[in-house]
Formats: sequence, C-alpha cells, structure tokens
Amino acid sequence: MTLDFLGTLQRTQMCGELRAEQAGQDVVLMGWVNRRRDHGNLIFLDVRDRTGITQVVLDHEQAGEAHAKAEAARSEFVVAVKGRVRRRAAGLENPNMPTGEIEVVANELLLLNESKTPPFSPAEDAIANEEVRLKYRYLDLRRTEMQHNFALRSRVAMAIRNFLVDEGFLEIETPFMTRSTPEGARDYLVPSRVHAGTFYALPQSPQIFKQILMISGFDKYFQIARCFRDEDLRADRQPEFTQIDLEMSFPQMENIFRTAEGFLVAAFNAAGIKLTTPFVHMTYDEAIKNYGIDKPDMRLPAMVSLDDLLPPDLRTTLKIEQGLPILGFVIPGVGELSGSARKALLNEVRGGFGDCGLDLLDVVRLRTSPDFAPLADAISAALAKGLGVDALSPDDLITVVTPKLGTPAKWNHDPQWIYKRVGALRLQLGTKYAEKHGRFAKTGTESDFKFCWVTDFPMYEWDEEAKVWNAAHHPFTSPHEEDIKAGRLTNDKGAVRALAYDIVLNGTELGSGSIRIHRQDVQAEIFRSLGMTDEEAHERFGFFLDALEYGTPPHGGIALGLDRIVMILAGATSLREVIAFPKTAKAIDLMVDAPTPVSDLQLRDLHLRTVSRS
RNA sequence: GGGGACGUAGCUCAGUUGGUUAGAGCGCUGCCCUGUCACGGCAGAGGUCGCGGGUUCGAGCCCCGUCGUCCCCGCCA
Repeated sequence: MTLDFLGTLQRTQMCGELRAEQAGQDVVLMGWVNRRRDHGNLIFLDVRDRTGITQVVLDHEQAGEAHAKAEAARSEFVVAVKGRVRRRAAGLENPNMPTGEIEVVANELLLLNESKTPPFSPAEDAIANEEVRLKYRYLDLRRTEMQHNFALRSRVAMAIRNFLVDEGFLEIETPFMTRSTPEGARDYLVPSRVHAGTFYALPQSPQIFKQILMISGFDKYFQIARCFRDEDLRADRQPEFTQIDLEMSFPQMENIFRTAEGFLVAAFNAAGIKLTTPFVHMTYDEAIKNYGIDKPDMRLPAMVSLDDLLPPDLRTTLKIEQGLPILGFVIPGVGELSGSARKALLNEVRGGFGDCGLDLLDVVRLRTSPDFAPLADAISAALAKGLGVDALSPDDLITVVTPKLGTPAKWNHDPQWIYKRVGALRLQLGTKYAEKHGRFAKTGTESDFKFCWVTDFPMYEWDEEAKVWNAAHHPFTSPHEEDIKAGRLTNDKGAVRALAYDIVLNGTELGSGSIRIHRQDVQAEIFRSLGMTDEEAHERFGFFLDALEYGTPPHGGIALGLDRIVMILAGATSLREVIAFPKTAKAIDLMVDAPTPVSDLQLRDLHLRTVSRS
C-alpha cells in the first residue's frame, strides 16, 4: 500500500465541531477511520478524533482518486480529508450524532498511515476483556468513553489548581526519591548506585515535606502529587496514585474544610454538577453508631438503635443478651418479599453471621403473633421516624439485628464490633438490592453525591497481634488539647481523640487530613506513647524533630485522591478507567510488561544480587 | 497470605449426562452495490478449547497441578 505524505497540509477543524452553519465551507479533517460503509461507487468514511465523528462522502464520479483510496482504507487507518461541508438532504440527517446535520464531501483523501486489524474496535461499545484492553491500551484509550474520562480528569485537575492558586496557595514540588519510613504502607525502594547498600524510597505521601514547607513559611502549599504504596490492589487502589495534597499554617479545622469544599465545588462544576456546601459533619463515634463504619454511605438510611423498645424482661423472653445494642435499619423500596424469599434472606444473613452471636428478628413474623405484634409495630414506627416518614411501606425491607444470649461485648477488643457488623450488613443488603431501590442510580445531579466530613477519629488503634497501640492516622496528627492535658496519652490511649478528619463521598473515603503537632515536646511524647524510644524516634524522624524546634507554626492540611474523585464523576467503578496506564491486580503493567528482571550488569552497579525464596 | 468468579476463533459468547467433523454473532478476506450511518447481499478463511499431567475405549466437559485476569478479606500509619 502506498501511503501519502502530509506535506504542508494543516487541519482546519476537529471532527466533532462541524454543524449546519458551516455548510459550504472548505475544510481539512484528520483522524482515524471509525467505520467504512462501501456502497460501490459511493463510500462513507466516519472519521474520528478526540472531539467526535464526521461522516465523509466519497463519490466515484466526483472524486475518482479519493474514492479509490477510500476503497483501500480500513478501520483505524489515519486519514486526512480535504472537502466541502454539505448540509445533508432532508431525511438523511443522523440525529444520533452531533455532526449528523452535515457531511463532508471529499475531493481529496490522504492515507497518512495504515493500521493492522485491531484486536478490538475502538468504535464498538461492547468492551473487550480488561486484559486485552490493557495490553492494547493505546486502542482502548481511543474509545469515546475513555477520551471523555481523561478530558474530564484534565478539567477537574485544572479547576482545582485554579481554585487553590486563587486562594493564595503555592504549588511546590517535593521529591520522588526520598527517605524510607517503615511505618504504614510498604515503600517502593530505589537502590542507590553511589552509596552501596542504601535505598531511596518513593513517597507514600509528601506528608513530612509539606509540614516542613510550613516551617519554611510558605503558609499555603498544594501539590497534585503522585504517591506510591507497595500494597495489594483493589478496584479503588493502585500502587501509584495522585493526591491533591495541601497544607496551611495557622488554620482552624473549618479553614481546611472550607478550602477542600471550595475546590470540590470547582471540580464538580467542571463536570457540570453544582454542589451545595457546607457538607454534613459527624464525629467518628456518630458515624459508627449510625452507620457502623467510618465512611458512611449516606445514600442509604442510617441504622436506628432499638434498645428502648426492648427492655430487660422482653430481652429475656426473646433470649437476647442484656446491655448490648439492638440495631435496625431499612432498605427502602426493595419490594415486598414472598415468604420463601424472606426466609432465604434470613438464612443467608444468619449464615453470614456464623457463630459471632448475632441473630435477626423476623419482624414480619412477629407481626402475626398477638403477643409480639405491638413490638413489631413499635419497631416499624421507630424506623419510620428515623427515615422521616409517617409509616413504612410494605416494600421497605426491615432488618433488625439482635445479640443472642452469651454474645461477647467485645470482639478483638473492639466494643463497637456489633455496630460495625450491622453496618457491613446494611451495605451488603444495599448492594444486593441496588437495582430495586435505585438509590445508587446516576441522575447526573447533586443528589447522586452524598458528602460528609467525619471528625474526631481515635488517635490510637490497638493491634491485638503485636499487642501495641498504633497511630490510627499518622504520628504527626495532633490529639485534642484536652486529651493531652488530661494525661490520656499515657493513661487511656483508647479514649484519645485526634484532630483528624476524613471526607467521604458515597461510602468512599476521598481524603483525610489533620491538624498536625507543631511542638517538639508534644511530638516526642506521641512517639513515646507509640512505644518508640527517643533514640528510635530520632533515628527515623530526627531531621523532622530538629526542624520542629525552629519556630514551627501551628499547621494542618488534607489530601484527597484525585483518581477517586474523577472515578466517581465519570461513573466508573474502577480507578483503571481514569488512570491512563494502570496496573493489574498483581501490580503488572500489561502494555509495557513491567516489572522485568534487569541485567546482571545493572544489578552489579547497584550492589544488588537477587535471591529466590523457596 | 486466604476466599470466590472466569479462561473455547481477533472480540463477545454458546457448547446437554464424557460420544461422530467444536458452533453463533461481530470482526476479517474476496466479489457485488450511489444514501448508508451497527449499511446490505453472496462467498470464504479463521481453533494447541490457557498450560501440564491424570482417569477413560473416548475429555472442551471429570480429577490433580499450574499460569493469567477480575472481585473480596487480610494489608493500605
């Protein structure tokens, strides 16, 4: 096949731009052959670029040479078209495409490049399996949906940048090659050639650098920063990901909330969604009590405590443990279940509980018993009140979880375990009946997006295996001042609250932050309370403890996952839909085939030898 | 590290209780077609049933192992 040279030809329009007003205009389009429809002496080429598709007509009588080339053109060939825009005749318009009122009548066609038959067509809606998509990512990214996702991502990032710059934030870059800090996630390590046996680490976040920038007086910093964590992947977790990272000096928490809300409004606006601020606030304890999780999905109704309806004697009758919470919740609009479906569901849930000591109250059956009908009615009334309605509908699925006699108050030292278990059940049933209740459906309006702030996280978490207290957020998070004053850092670690907060959207943690410790003495005390000796603390964070001693202002910040924000805005369920070149669940890049072994020579330069572990 | 789902033509999938030559749609190739837009018509090519082993007269189907992709738990300060 003879290909044409581009020469000095320049395109005049993008393929998605032409409308009836341009009829009569001479244009040059360039792009890929989306589809070819060959009618013999008349050929249609749909030419595609990232803005859309225009139909090009090649008529044998009017442009024989161009028509001949179009006969050779195939899917994904790269072409340039010189021609004239023509308004389509009545009845020939295609209302399904934005350019459907017009077509371009070609007088010249250049075949700029050919293409092998692609393993799947970017023109198809049906999506090839992900393995093939990732291997041929360049073809996958040609798909309209992916083009939209990355255009969206670019707009969102720019809106956030503009907002923060307007608010007086400075964008400052921090190093990718830095120091390993063994706490938290595993580090990706980079061996040093110059210094045998030593390693840089890729940052899990710019945390310490941004705090040092506050010490340096930059006052308001931000960065759209790549972060790296060597942990197992999930649909919403990639080993490298992008955070909108910011830090402010002399902030109250409210300043940080307003800033994050501000850039989220800007980001969502870039996607055509108007958000109302401020977002809902709740404490960690409230989140656990009402939703059984620290990242509540508020598209579903909250859990309701039914303790008041089941006094001790009634608990005895029903063989329910005293003193433990009885929780109910409603999944509205599930539709009335048949008797057998209800029993199957009860069995399924009870099976899921296993031997943990929790059970279900069959409210529908209670209602049929003269003795217990009043209780069933009271439960319905309480749940209706929680929903803010007068009465529940028979379509609403009621679930009431009770602790059986002998149920332990704590599980793995966690007094909140029942709330968490019931919260997990709430999400499980919410997902199971998602199609029926429709609360997860996309309407393209603000109501699709339920944001909330969760505050007052616990400072410490008990690690039952290692028998130690760990920092729940990170060890630079400031505790509440009252908890420091009351000596709880040593006496009662489980009760210490952190000045830490998460921002949650539809049950996904979008970001978290905190007011930091700005005093060296408090920081040293926190390290000690985590079981670190002063020597160990200095070994790991000495440079930072030093820096704290030179006039550190009170400061705090937050980091939000850009990938997750874009994923939710794009209506995607995996980060891979909004990251151009993502990794598989085993952290492989299928396109470039990374990671790979390296040569012995490279290893020798790095003073490394590989050892297989059997 | 653990649990689950999947793996058959380039792609999406079907394939009965283990039984003759493994099928369909799309795509691809050739021919025909001047108004299609998921164009249409005719003809055709295309398979190591992920890989290895086993059971069996006989395996896409059963068993064992292994590899890959996806989802979840652990993990992610």
